[in-house]
Amino acid sequence: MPYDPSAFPPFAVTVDLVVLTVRKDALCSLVVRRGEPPYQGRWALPGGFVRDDEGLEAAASRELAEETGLRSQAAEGHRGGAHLEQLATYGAPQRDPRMRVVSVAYLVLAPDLPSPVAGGDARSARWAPSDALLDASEGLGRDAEQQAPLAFDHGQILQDGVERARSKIEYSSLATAFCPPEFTVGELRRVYEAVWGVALDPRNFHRKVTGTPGFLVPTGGTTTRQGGRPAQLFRTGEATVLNPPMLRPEA
Amino acid sequence: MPYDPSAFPPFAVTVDLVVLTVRKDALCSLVVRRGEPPYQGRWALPGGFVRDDEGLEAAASRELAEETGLRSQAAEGHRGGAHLEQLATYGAPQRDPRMRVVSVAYLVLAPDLPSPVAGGDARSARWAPSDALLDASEGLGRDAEQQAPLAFDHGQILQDGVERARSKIEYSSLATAFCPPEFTVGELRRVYEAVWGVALDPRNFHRKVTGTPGFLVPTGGTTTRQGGRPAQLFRTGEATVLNPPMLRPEA
DNA sequence: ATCATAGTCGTCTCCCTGACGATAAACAGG
DNA sequence: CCTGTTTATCGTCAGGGAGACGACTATGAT
Repeated sequence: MPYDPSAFPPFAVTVDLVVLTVRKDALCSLVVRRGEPPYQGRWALPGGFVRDDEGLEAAASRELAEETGLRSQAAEGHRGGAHLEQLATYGAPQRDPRMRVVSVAYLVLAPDLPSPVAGGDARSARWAPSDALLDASEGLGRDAEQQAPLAFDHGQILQDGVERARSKIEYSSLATAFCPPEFTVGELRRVYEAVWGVALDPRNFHRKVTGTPGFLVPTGGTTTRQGGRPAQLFRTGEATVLNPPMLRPEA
Repeated sequence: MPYDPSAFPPFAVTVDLVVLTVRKDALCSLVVRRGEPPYQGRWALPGGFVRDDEGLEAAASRELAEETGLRSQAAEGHRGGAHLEQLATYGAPQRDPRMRVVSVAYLVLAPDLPSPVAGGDARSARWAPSDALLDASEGLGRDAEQQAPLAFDHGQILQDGVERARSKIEYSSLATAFCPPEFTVGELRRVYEAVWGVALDPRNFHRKVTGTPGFLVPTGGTTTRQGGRPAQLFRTGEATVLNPPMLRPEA
């Protein structure tokens, strides 16, 4: 089949962002309120069109900066920045009623931001607990406080992103992307507990993470305050894959 | 930012397929020879444009059938068909010199086909050992027999696909997608050995796979011939995730 | 019959894990 | 100052999975 420039249909290509953080011991996602139809007034994932001369990851990184002021650092070494990785691509023919849109979703793991949503444009954006958003998109538990489901297929995208995060912190050191540059073992444990939605034994967790080579590096700065006895401070080590992995408790 | 239909640049969207199988104890990929520029005469991954009214996975499935005659079965239950899943999306601005193309890559795991490449169109297609293709695309080991690297960024896509397959057979029952409907433990072990490129202890492997609940189901049909003593035949069980996982030996 | 080839069952040891007791170091109140 | 509360950290112990490897079994080839 010879090449014919008119033989392929034109698509719009967008990036959508699943931006996750841990706030108040709960896994939260960044959502923005849509200002125009379709789905006007509904919450949606942040995102936008990929520009003509722009790579996909560059577009995701740009959108992230526009919405949150966060610098992203793809893959290796998220020193000072959020972790960004490609999640999946969604292109059902009718997913956007206006036209044929293929959306490349990216997953961002960010530490809890001091300012609610800094640097974003004036449009309303907020952190929402991921499980509430997912319940809404699943059509579960309809009650007074119930949130409306996310626009488009963003409920599915969010679900895939959360699932990716849940499984990825098992065998990679990515959980530290949710933590500030220096953190305690207890803070890291609360990240795992929030993302997995389970309780972990503090003693076994401590033994596990401090015993995994390359995962945590003590900063020497040995104390901080979180409640009780002072805890050692750590940075993320060089290891990106955890061997042995952290095991999520069975169902 | 209000919606403006002229505000987004048009993209071509394609699917590319990483079709893997195990032949003669080696992991092989399906490649086709390009008939026209760019990269005329070079090997490339099979693929094509996504149609106007067609979902991404449907396009991948259609291309697979066109190239190989294989039926695909996404995700759950690959009874009689090959396993198909989305791999990643590639959209660097200059990856195709003709125009801006975003390609959604899919990974296919297929059993060894009796006919070399059945059902495909007349265009030359063949199975090539994955490591040779990857070496070529890495620019390694240039010698007389050296293969030319794959067209476009297909070397990278293939590498990502192989890596996905390698890690996925660790914690899922997908290795059986490389096997015929009924297979022996030894055949399954040779699949693992080919995909990982390592030797596994037959006794420990046997204990492991037969001891993992839901992985293998004896068909009763108890024997077959592969060389020595007759072996039990198995089908794939209901389990899709392996608990505990198969562990790939350390580096 | 003998050998080579594969398959299958057992054993032994090491290490990881989960369960859980105990101690340490801070703070809040009385 | 003493006591209770909270969080961090260290230790112990039993059970299970995994690697190393011996032993036996059932075929076909010579």
